[in-house]
Amino acid sequence: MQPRLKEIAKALGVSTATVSNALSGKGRVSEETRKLVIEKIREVGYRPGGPGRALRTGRSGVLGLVLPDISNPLFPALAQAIETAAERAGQGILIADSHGDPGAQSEALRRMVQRGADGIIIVPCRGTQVSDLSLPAVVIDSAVTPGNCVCSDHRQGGQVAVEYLQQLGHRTLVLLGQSRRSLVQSDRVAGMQDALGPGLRAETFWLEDGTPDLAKLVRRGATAIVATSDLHALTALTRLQGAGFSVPGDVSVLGFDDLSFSARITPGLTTLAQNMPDIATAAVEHILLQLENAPLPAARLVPMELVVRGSTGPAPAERPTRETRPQQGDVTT
Amino acid sequence: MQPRLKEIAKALGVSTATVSNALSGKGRVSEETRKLVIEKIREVGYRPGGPGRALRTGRSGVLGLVLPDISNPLFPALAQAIETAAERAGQGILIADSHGDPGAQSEALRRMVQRGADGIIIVPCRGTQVSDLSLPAVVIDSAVTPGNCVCSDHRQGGQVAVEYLQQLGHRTLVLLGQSRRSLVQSDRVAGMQDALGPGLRAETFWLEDGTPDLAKLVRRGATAIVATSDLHALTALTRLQGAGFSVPGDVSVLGFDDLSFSARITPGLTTLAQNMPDIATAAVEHILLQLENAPLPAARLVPMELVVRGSTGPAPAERPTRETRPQQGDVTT
DNA sequence: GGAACGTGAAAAATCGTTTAATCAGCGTAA
DNA sequence: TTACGCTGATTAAACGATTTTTCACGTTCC
Repeated sequence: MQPRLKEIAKALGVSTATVSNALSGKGRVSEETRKLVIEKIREVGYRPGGPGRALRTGRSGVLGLVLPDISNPLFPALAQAIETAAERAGQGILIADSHGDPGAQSEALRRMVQRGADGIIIVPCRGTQVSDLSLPAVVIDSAVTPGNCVCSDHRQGGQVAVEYLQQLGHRTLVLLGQSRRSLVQSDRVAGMQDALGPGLRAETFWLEDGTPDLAKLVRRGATAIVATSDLHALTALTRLQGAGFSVPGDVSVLGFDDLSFSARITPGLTTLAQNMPDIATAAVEHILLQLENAPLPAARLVPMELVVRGSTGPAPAERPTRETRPQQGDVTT
Repeated sequence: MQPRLKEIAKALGVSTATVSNALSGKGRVSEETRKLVIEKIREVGYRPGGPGRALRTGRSGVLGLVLPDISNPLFPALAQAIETAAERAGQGILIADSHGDPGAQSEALRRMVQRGADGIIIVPCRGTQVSDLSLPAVVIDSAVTPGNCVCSDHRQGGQVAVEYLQQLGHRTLVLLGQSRRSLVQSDRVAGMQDALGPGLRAETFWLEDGTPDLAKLVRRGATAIVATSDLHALTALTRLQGAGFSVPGDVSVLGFDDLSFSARITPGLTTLAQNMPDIATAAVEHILLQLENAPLPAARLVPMELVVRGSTGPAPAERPTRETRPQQGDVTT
């Protein structure tokens, strides 16, 4: 059994209020008794119990983190950054998975409130507005999301990606997205299209419409594939490699998010990484400011960072249609 | 502001005790007033507040999940399964990252206790014993871990992997592990070695000792690579493909854990998957049983499951050293 | 008619902590 | 001497729920 304030007080022959004051430095306690108290709590390893404190102060020291899909491979980096930032601020993290379902999302939010979370960090389901909850909240999504939002500048990331490929001499790109409804992905694609200019063409495909034949596109002259996620970039890369193309000799491949595997494949995947520590720190800080009723900073946009690895290189010099390499069918069943 | 028990009671002209009793069905409440209470709480959307209840009952409805590294790509599946299993049991999940450091791990455990967690699910750091904490706990690690443990049967997984390759006609294997100190990995390798028999050879490499030259090993006759993680299997697969080998035509590749990308590469990665839902359910159930002082089941071993995809196939018929395919150097810098 | 009993609900205690209100003792100034 | 202020600490209230105890009021039974 953990020692409680009452035990400490009894052992020292003082009241619980005095012990509490000594620890918080709030009331009036002589230096002498303060020393005694501190020594005692160190001796028995006392820590104020959460529920009692939460009940009295209204603060639990816990933040809720609501995600649309924990099994998303982007999640580890985000969760780790948020956990680290929160712990630094003395806050714990309560997680919940909305499974991409708006109903489950509101239910998760309600549970967070019920469990006494001090604030909520939410990565919303596609197409959901986070309505007014009775708690400080911050949204991690896309810049177009209204309200208290901290997120990567996905649009700028898209621009940087395309500009980088242009510098390498690429003139015909293939842009790959998963779903138009994802604000993050459409931001990224919009950024890519921003950076297109004279002499730089791009064809955009959404995987929700079906899978394009990348090998054919490359044979027709595309020299670089940009996917809105490393996951799709990886699919493209291994498919092209399996079809006999050289990456980046014949075609460059570029992704987003710097997922765990991206550095560990051959060639390493060039990618636009989110600055998770900055996002997490800003998000946690945003909640804490709201808790103190402090003036809030404007929505924070964190720049994305280009991580250059082996999957991108100069555009191939020769441009003619090449049929030299064998094309083997998809091996998977 | 959320409605409280007091408001409900006042609105109905009864005492808080009656409302509480009506909701829990514990005391003596007439059917009539119970109806009234239930209707009222539905009307105003009342939910009992966590801290108050936690303080009185000693139960917070929250479990701690302590991990050595949230950014590990295996984590999403585990965390999601545990969150789902916990939510089903009405429990929330408080996460913490020990960053692989035993000191940070004990600190994380202490914080969990302080925050009022009802129990703790812990994936321990390498080489740490989870000493007696004052809370119900369950360890997810390896079968050799003493104490309350729920985990995959990694050894059996290793056996299944090798037996499967043997059936495909493979006779010379390369076994790849990362670190000998990892109980999970050494279990898996041990299982693989268990399954070796006459006519089935295997050479084992630990990546902590350095990276073996897989291309050379394949040219010398190895026809299958088994890695203790999909991450290393992916590295091997892309490296071999980049070096001009056909997978699975020339060499089969097999991994563990069925990570997010494993199904999305070409060829799909054959792997031994952990049954995360079963593990999570068992772990949560184990905690809840401890909370009720119920008799505990023995340590639970959950079998691993072979997921066959495109990266494995019959051993190539011809065995002579082949130099026909071009070998290109490592493109990454 | 009074004791025993049953029922429904209120009153009060409790969990652990913080904090506002109070108090005893002491020194000092009017 | 009395009133006042300061200091250090105690007492008591409060947070929101649950649970034990008590209570009021009928009914039934001798």
